[in-house]
Amino acid sequence: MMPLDKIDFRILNILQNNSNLTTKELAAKVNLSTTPVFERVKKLEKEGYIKKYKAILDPEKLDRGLTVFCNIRLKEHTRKIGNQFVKDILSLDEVIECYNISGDYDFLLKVLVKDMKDYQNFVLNHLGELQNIGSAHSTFVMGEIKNSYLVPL
Amino acid sequence: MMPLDKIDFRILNILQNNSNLTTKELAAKVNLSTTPVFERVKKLEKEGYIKKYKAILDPEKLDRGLTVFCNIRLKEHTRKIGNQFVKDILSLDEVIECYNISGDYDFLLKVLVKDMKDYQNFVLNHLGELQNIGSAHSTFVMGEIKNSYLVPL
DNA sequence: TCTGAAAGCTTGTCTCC
DNA sequence: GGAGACAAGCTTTCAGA
Repeated sequence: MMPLDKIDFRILNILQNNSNLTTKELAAKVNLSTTPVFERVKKLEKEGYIKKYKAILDPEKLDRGLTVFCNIRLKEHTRKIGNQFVKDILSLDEVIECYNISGDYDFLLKVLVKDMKDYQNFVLNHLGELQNIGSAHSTFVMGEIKNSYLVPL
Repeated sequence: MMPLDKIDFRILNILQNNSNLTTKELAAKVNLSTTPVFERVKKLEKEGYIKKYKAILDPEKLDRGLTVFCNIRLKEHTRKIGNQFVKDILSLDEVIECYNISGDYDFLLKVLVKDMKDYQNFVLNHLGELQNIGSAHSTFVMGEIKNSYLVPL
């Protein structure tokens, strides 16, 4: 696996901003012909630098206007209980991100819901149903300043 | 702007998982021919349900193995100071997300760096340079459980 | 590794259902 | 609304340098 060169980084940066370019357009941007660009992109996909191509949707238009960060502390820290929690979280679609974190809490969840009422329902009926949750602390997003999804290159 | 039907939602859900399907493949998945699918996708783009198409990169492979959530409290809450902070944050590439939040802090940043040393550098030389930061509290991500980027539909 | 050409698909449009 | 057919243009491969 060869290290990436400058052109590979430029390609990655262009594609993480807009993956809907044709190979031809991409080639024009990096001043090469289509063949090498096509092959570089395939290489970047194959070697795992590019994981996926996705459409980015607008949550507000799709009735998911409220984002909440929810800190969770488990009652106990056995492997079994941790694994069960992870499994439960993976099945909750409202939880779009989940991290195991340092500090006072064990997990940080990013939750996408319609509104406060929907969040209350999520906490009572979904999160509340999970075993071994010691405590939870919610932080509400009032405004999104930036959400680039861009890996700095 | 007509409300979306079941097929529109299915298309959105397929595309937010994988946007690299051809219209033909997408059409097969929703049991229609290419024409209506092509037109539905164009409509979803035009009306803003689909904001962008992106390549999702692997941060670990690109020397951004450490994710940190950084809570920031400003010294003062005037509009001028808030606007300046927002402007500063937008120019920092390491900050891939930034939210205005409820609670003890004013902003929550998601920061992508190489390692602890790199984060120290970020805090001292980038964040530390900004005016009017009252206090900051960092939470380190030890493990990523889930990062779906999927709007629940 | 690159350029350029060529086959086979796909996109995007048009007409009919 | 949706199906099928078509031209233009794109993807992908393969010589050649």
